Amino acid sequence: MMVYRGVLKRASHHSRRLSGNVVYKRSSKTLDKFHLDKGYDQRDALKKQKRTPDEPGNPTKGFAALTRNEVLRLASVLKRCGQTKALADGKLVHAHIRRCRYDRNTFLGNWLVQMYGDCGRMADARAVFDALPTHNLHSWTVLIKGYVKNGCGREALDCFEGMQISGIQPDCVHFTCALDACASLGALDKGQKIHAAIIGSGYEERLIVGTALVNMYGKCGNIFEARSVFRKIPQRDVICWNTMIAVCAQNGHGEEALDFYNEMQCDCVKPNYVTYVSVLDACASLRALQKGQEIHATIVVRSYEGQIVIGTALINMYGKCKSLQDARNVFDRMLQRDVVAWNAIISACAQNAHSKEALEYFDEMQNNGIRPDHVTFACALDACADLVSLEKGQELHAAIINNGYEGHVLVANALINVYGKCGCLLDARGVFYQMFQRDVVSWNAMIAACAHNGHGNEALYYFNEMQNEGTKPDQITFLSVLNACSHTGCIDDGRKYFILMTEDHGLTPKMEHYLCLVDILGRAGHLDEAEGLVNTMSCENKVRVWLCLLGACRIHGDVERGVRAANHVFKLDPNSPAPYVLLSNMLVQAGRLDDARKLRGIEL
DNA sequence: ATAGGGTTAG
Repeated sequence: MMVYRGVLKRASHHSRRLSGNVVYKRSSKTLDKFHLDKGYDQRDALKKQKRTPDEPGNPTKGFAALTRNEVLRLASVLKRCGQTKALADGKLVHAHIRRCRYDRNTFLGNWLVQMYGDCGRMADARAVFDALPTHNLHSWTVLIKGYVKNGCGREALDCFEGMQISGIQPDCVHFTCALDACASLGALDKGQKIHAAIIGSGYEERLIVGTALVNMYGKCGNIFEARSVFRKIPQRDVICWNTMIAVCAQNGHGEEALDFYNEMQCDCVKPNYVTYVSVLDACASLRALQKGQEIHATIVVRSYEGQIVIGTALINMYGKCKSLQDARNVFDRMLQRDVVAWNAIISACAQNAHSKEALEYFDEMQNNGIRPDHVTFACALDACADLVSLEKGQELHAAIINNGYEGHVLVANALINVYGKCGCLLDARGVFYQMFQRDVVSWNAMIAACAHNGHGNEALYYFNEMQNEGTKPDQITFLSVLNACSHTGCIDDGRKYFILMTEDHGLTPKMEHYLCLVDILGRAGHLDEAEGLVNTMSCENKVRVWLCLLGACRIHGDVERGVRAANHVFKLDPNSPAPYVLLSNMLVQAGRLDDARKLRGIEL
């Protein structure tokens, strides 16, 4: 702060001397005052003074050119403003440049664009860029970089194209920025086109370009290409390895992520704490508690445990691996906790049926002066849904609106879920229809809300709508759809959607899908078909499915089949009392009291 | 004349 303030003063002083304009002296003073107490009145005072310069007349008269050193000094001040995110100071420098009539200067304009971009003000950056009469290579670089840094991938790619249209060849910085934009947008085809342009540009050998490619392919879900690019990179550093590991972990290839982690060490590349964040992510996705604990030990040995990101990743891993106590221990040991760390513990509790505790953490974080963000609200809402607590859910909904988070997809999805679970289909619909953007989770939540409240046909309506809008259903969608079918009791629909899922969408049904279909078929009395279906299931855990069939057999009095189903459960889960209860009820109903008594004998 | 690009937690 002190450094560039001094520089700015000096720059102002020089200008005053050169231009003979008294205003600069005053504005310089005001600038100092402004720094002392940041008051808005001072800024207003400054604005008033800004209008005083002798605007009419020849700009060159009374506005002598800045010396090269003065320009460089202003540039360095702008750089510092950007680095320290000192937007207010940057604006003052901008005003100063404008008064010097240097705002059409490409060199300073580029620096202004960079400053505004660093401060997160892309609209201002763009305005400066557009006002420049001439753009050079660097003008495009700072603009594109600003867009990428601020998460505006769409605009970044537009500029990348605009630059080429205006006849400028992109260099490797532009390529990496553009790949970043594709990664954030999940724009695989654009990314592939850029890849093609990179091959033949001579930049494909560069480590950073290669890393950006691995990242782009990974973020777009094309792990095959990511791996193939990675393997072609001759000299890989730790960031490159980290990227590959992260990409595997994020795409559910946990085993492969751990393989890469081992391989990098064989390659004598020393993992850093970022590596461990992704390795923990891999353990979390694999639900590999033991491996996770092992990695935790390594983290402690290498003194990375104090990193807030590592602590958060550990909480997440333990939460996913169903070891809430380990998660709590990590959380308690953390010296510093930010909102993400609190979110992690809230989420860990909510995922492990400790929803009350999750809401306690939610209150506690606010007592600790940490403001909840959109993820916090989504996690807290998950806890409400689990508790079926409409009251708390409504309270959170009000807080969400107060904090302006109702527009977040994550939050809206969680709200639909809460209202659905609490039987408020009307409120669920209200949230759903107010959304600007919907993802597959939004549709799933809405379909589940309908199914849960017995509106099977409405659920199927949303299922059709989502496809009309171009959203691809996933396994969870089909689970809710099958649930809806079990509400309508339409076995044809049940069969139809099961086949649609497996054959048209190529999704592998999970135990829960079979469970649903067996339930639909069983309750309708299609016991033979249901049993056949269970027999086609691969090695998954079939206990619940056999139990479901057993229940159906009891309803329809099919004792022989019921005994078969019960025997499967006995074998798979010898300690479960459920099959005994169901089977003995069924035997009693069938009048086979002796058999029922015998069965009770076994049970005792 | 500028400066610099790739990885990471909920």
